[in-house]
Order: sequence, then C-alpha cells, then structure tokens
Amino acid sequence: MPKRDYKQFCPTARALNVVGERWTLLIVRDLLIAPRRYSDLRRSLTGMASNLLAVRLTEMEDADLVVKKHIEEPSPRDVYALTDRGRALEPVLLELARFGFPLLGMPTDEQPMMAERVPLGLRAMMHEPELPAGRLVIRFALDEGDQLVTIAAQRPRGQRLLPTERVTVAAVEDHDRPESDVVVRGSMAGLLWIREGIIDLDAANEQGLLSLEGSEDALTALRFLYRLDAPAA
Amino acid sequence: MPKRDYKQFCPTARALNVVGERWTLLIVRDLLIAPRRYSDLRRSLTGMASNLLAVRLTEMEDADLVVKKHIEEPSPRDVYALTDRGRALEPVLLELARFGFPLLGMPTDEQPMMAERVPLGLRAMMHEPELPAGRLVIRFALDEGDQLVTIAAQRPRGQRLLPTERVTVAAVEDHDRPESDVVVRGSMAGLLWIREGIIDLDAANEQGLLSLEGSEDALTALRFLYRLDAPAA
DNA sequence: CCGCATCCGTTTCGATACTG
DNA sequence: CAGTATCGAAACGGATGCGG
Repeated sequence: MPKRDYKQFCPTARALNVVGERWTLLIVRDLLIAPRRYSDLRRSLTGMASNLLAVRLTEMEDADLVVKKHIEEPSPRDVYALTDRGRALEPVLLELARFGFPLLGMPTDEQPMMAERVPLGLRAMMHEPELPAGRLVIRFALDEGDQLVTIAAQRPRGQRLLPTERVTVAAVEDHDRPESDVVVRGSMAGLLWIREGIIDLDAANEQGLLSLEGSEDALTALRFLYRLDAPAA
Repeated sequence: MPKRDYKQFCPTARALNVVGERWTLLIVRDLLIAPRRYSDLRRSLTGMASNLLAVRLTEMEDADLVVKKHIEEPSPRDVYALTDRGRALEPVLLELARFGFPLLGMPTDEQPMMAERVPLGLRAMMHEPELPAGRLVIRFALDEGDQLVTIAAQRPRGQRLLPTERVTVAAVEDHDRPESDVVVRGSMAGLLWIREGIIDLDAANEQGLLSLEGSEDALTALRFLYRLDAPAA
C-alpha cells in the first residue's frame, strides 16, 4: 500500500502526512463536537463517497486520531470518537476556521447553515487573546432553520488567563444550564452579517435578526469578544 | 476546469478549498521565511513534480495567497511572495507544526534537518501563552550541517502581552544583531533530543550538543519557553 | 435502516523528458 | 533558470449492491 508521504524532516510535513488528505480534517471537525456514527458522518460530509469515508476512518484509527467504540446510551450502537491525539487538532481547526471566515460569504439554498457547525464557528469567531478580566457566561440560543442550538460560552473565574482556563463553548442541556450574564438570540447568519459590516447591531435588533440581553458590562464584553461593533470606516 | 470543492457553508471547509490540496501549505511554510524563486522552492519541496509546482503557484496567485514580483536587489529576478492573506496562514502553520512535533522523530540521511526549517520550528516549539513578563532576547546560533543559522527570538518590552507584541523569530544579520540575554549554541537536533527526553540539558551540554550562555534569570525563562527541563517522570 | 464493499469513469499526482 | 509536455499510477466521486 503505497501511501503518499511528504519525505521531509519537518513537523508541518509530518502533520500533513497524517491530516493532509482530503476530508480528514473535516471528519475531525465533526468529531470535535461529539462522537458520531458512520451514518451521521455521511450525512454531514455531503459529497464524500461512502467507501472513502470508511477508508479514512480506518486510516485515522491507524494514525491514532480516532477510536471506534460501542456505546449503550442513549441507544446501543458504534460511534467514532477522537483520541487525545485527535483532540490535539482543535487549535489547527480553529485557526483554519479563522482563516476561512473572510471566504465564507452567506448561506444559500445549496449550502445552508447547519446547526452542527455552530459551536466550532462560535469558538473561532471569538477573539480569545483579548479576553476581558472576570467571569462571563454567554448563552447563545440560535435558531438554525429547524433546530434551536443552545450553547454556553463561559470564561471561568480567575485573575490570570491560564492556558487551561481558556474559554470553552459547549452545548447546554436544559437541566444544567448555567446562569448567564448575556443571552444572545437570533441566528448565526445574523452574527455573520454584523461581522461582515452588512448591518450593524442596532439594525439587526430592529429587524429581529439578533437580540442581546444582559447587563451593560456583560454586553460590552460580548460586543468586544465577537467584534459586533461597527468597524471604523 | 472542474476544481474539487467542499460544498459546505463552513469556514473550515472554505479554508480547505483554498489550502487543502497537496503541497499548498508547504509552499506557504517556505514563503513565510522569505520570498523565494521558483528554483528555490523546487529545491525545498523534494518529491514535488515541477509542473505541479507551477500549477500550484498560479492557483495560489488566483486565490490571492501569493504574488509573483520582480526584484532588483540583491540581484534581478522574479520571486514569489506571500500576500496579506497568505501571511494570515501563519497561525495555521504554527498549530500544524505543534501537532506534528510528536510525530517528528530524529533526522536521518534521507530526511536531514534543513536550515530553512529552523525559524518556523523554533517559533512552533516556543510556548507563547505562558511567556514570562519582561523583555527577553534569545539568539540561536545553530549549526545545521553546512549552514550556521543565526536567529533572534525577541519578546518586546511591555507589561501586558498584547496580541501585536507576540514573540517573533527572525533571521539576524551580523550588522544589526541585537544585544542578547541568552545565546543558544548547538543544533536543532540537540533541542529536539532534549524535548523528547532522550537526554537532559546537562548531558547535552557535556556532549557538546547544546550550550546556553546568559544570566540566571534569562536561562530560566529560556528553559521554560522551550521546555528544556527534564519532564517529571 | 446501518455499515460498509465493489465497480468504474474522472481528476489529480509523480516522474521524467523537454524547451525558450 | 523557469517553467511545459507527456504519460502511467494513484486517488477521488458517484452509483449500486449486500449482509446483518
């Protein structure tokens, strides 16, 4: 089996030997949200040949990016989950997403916004290095077509920004929903329109595209984190 | 011309539409160090077909990652240089390199350490988020086979770590070499051996693989930034 | 249905040879 | 030096089949 390989002594080349093939990083992207089964991945990876998904998954198992495991809850089935090494690709995916935002444009009928892509998109849109001090819990209730995505972005309490207390974005179940300093209602597209400068926050609010609720301080922090203020013309 | 394209409304997928093909990110890696001409790239990208390099470069020009320009200094020739959008890939390359380090192993005869890869490698090896306070100028004088690579890693003076004052690693010309707090002599392989835990800093020093010179504080900071202390067993 | 495997036409890649 | 041209090999995309 002659697998293609960059024959260079270089960490980037070594990384691309493992994740450089077509679809591999998009599989990681999906598994970063949650473990998924084969057919979930198939649905998400439109345009990928079914056999190719099977090939990639075994390659990724060989490269120790992914494990296939059997779970009983909520119903018995096999799922693919990231290993520690696979999760180590999260920073790569976030930086790729940041690079890709200016190329994104707006959703269309053929390429609609999908609810599964909201969590990673929110993380990538947030500008972590310039976090304001203090604790901030944001709750996003975004209506994506048929699905309501509820997510909490939380910066843990703490004086200094340690690497382990990075902001996290996670789905929130109803029963353990944290107290929120800000609630964002609307849609991902609304956030994108504002970021692109197509409309500003007030206009979006008036048109019902995006509404923010919370204390003045928390709203300021949110606008800062997500760049929701009108860019200087 | 049916170009392959992930048909998804997703910033990561959009990014991979532009940089996901084979060799593209390795070209960016090389151009991040300095503009290069066609034949420089050919030498660096061993194993790449020459026609494919030409194809990639025009694709990358179309995608506004690269521009071809004519320069007169030091001698008249055409070079390829990154655009702003191309340089925006630097964080992606750094994260990929960080992911790839554990897969790197040690240089061999077929895959030797190349001097051109030292600067990006040093940046990726450095652990930026945990920078100690204060100013620190490190000078690396690394002997890679036939070439002596001299580089300065400098953290600008300043109280807080602002995103614009990230640590930079740049080649240092003799005439504008800054004062250094630490001088590291040896080779990249020496650094890697220490990081892999194969030998410790003292042993490397005794065997002439790596030597550090500088004040006690600066040495402590350096060992911290580059993880040169023996990992807890 | 779910989780693949097989087949086949098309696209991309790698190696080498060749040109202005 | 800076690319083109050519061609066989590998990878990909799409459809279809098939056992559990």
